[in-house]
Amino acid sequence: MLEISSLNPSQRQAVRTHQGPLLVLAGAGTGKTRVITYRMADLISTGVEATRILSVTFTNKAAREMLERTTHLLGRSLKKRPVISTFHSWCVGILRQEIEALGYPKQFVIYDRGDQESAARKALQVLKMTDTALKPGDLLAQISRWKMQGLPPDVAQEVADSDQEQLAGMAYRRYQLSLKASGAVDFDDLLFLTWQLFKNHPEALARQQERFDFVQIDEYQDTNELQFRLVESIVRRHHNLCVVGDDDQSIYGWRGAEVKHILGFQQSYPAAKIVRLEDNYRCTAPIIQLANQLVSHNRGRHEKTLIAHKEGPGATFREYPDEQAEAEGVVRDISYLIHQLNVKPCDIAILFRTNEQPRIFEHELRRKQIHYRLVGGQSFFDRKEIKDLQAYLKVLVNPKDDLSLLRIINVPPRGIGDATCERLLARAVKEKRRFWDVIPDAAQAGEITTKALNNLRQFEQQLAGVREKFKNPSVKLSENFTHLVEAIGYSREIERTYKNTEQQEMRNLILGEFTNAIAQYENQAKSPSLTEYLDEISLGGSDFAAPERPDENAITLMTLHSAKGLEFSRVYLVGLEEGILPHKRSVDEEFEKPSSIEEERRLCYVGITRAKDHLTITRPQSRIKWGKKRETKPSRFLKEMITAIESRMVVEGGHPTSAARPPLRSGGTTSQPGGNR
DNA sequence: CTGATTGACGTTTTT
DNA sequence: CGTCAATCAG
Repeated sequence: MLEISSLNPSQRQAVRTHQGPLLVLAGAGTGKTRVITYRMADLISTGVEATRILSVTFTNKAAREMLERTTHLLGRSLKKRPVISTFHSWCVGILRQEIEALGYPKQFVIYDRGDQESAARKALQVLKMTDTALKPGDLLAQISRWKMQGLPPDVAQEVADSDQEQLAGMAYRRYQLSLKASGAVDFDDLLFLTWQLFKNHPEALARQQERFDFVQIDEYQDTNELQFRLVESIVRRHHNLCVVGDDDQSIYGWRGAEVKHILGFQQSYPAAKIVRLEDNYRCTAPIIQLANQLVSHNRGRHEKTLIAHKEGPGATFREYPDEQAEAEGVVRDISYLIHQLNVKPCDIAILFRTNEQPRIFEHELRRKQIHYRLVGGQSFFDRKEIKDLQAYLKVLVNPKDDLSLLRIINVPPRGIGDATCERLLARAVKEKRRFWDVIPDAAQAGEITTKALNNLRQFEQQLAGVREKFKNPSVKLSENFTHLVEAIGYSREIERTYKNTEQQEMRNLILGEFTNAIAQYENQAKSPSLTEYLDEISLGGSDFAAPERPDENAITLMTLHSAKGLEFSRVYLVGLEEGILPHKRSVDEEFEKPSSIEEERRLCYVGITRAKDHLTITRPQSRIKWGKKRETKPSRFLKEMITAIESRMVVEGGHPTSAARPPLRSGGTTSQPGGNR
């Protein structure tokens, strides 16, 4: 018998034994994920075969943790494992089996954001639309929106109403064709193509329907249209679907997530049973009060009020003259906690809205020699070296991937210049053929020099040789990778390019880290393959990507979005000002789309409810932007919480380094009086 | 083909 | 104030 302390007996009964659709509507810190984990363990211990259960989590990290906890609950005797993955990983698994039915090559690669952007740019170029108002970024956003609605290019073109959308429709068509020809799928395609597969190939859908008797979904409030349909398809047979979520924590509306799926669960599944969890075991009472008060300003939500079960200190609010002082103040505070109060650094987090905010905090932390880890910031994969070698790997796996090929065809320089590439590319586009295939014709037509031709041939052979090596299953991936790096002379290139030894060492270090990452993946994976490794890193995350050393001595810096589902003893929520939180973009569209402010409010709510014991909210009174200093307005969310803050104001005074400021009074200490809008 | 210089420009979040 | 792309001189 597994106990879940946060459930009363009838709730526990429902969660454990209910068959058919079940909605667990649970506030922050009420043990949502635990419900799913326990239910899964319960199902298995009552005789359901583990492999018949599919659990969908929001991140790969969450999936791994859930698997660990499940096996732990069951006493590690699991021979067969349940399937626990994100929507995207689950779809990759299906597509790796079935994608040929859609006319894609089996060895497809997944394009990351950078690749997508190049592909979008190329599509616009080919259509000679580079001078139109449609920029690659906008195009990608539009394509994404269409895909999330399940619309293929031809249908999208039909429904496009504005001129802008007409153009985007044409570019979408082009973009999709070129990806397909390259044997590449973008991120949205993972869901989109799986949906297409289910729709057009009933036998493939049937195979997936047969696989699972129970389906569970965590963070259901962030489900988008396509995910909703995929789920609906897969459980059609039995409706054994358990979803868990909190409409107040829906923060991915911009990515197509629709709260209506969780709000309307009962309409979709009339037999649904609903369990409500409102007992919060994470945060102290004052923090809960703050959260409740804030989120009560939102309309269109399931009415619920979190009940706190823990007394303790509460929220602190601090204002600083500018963002520099804010960073100094927060870091000084943290330093005091760590060095004087022996607080474990890993219990501390700084949360912020945008990715440019942490810079200044990082600087201060380094100055004070406090270890930190910055979550999210794609830094590792943005390194040129990583991108280059990743492109090599992609080309090795999928020879059709011209985009990646073009990235590395002359890296390191091997005498295949821009001119040669451009001519070949022009011909390839014109004749709708692959880059490699047009070489003989181009040579014959005298479009490329004999020297370039020789270099191309040589490179082709080199690639073929390396590809052959990678096919040998008895040789380790990491060894082959080292081989590749040597074969192309990448280290020599680093030495040549960077004169100073410091730079050289750093770049080589990155290279080494990449090798380590591959080795680490190899050790963990059941049947390691280059394809799977590339999938893993494209799907963002997993530890194989950037070997993240778990560091007890590091505090955490991350965006509010990345913080979802996590908790920390002490949280610093910084930059509470109009334009940041709520973000300017949402403020601007407030008029025509009030829901955008509500999402910002939920974001703030998520931030607050990450704090278990201490919450510190801060705001700079001014901020330097584009060279000039500007006064900031306190966030409207502060005013909405103000009575709660005032009654619980705690200034952590006493320590000599504290730069505590007087509490915020109505109207604040800035000269901005209330009536702003 | 590299490395330095200039100019434009910037408005969010990520599986 | 930074970043990044385009541009140019060597």
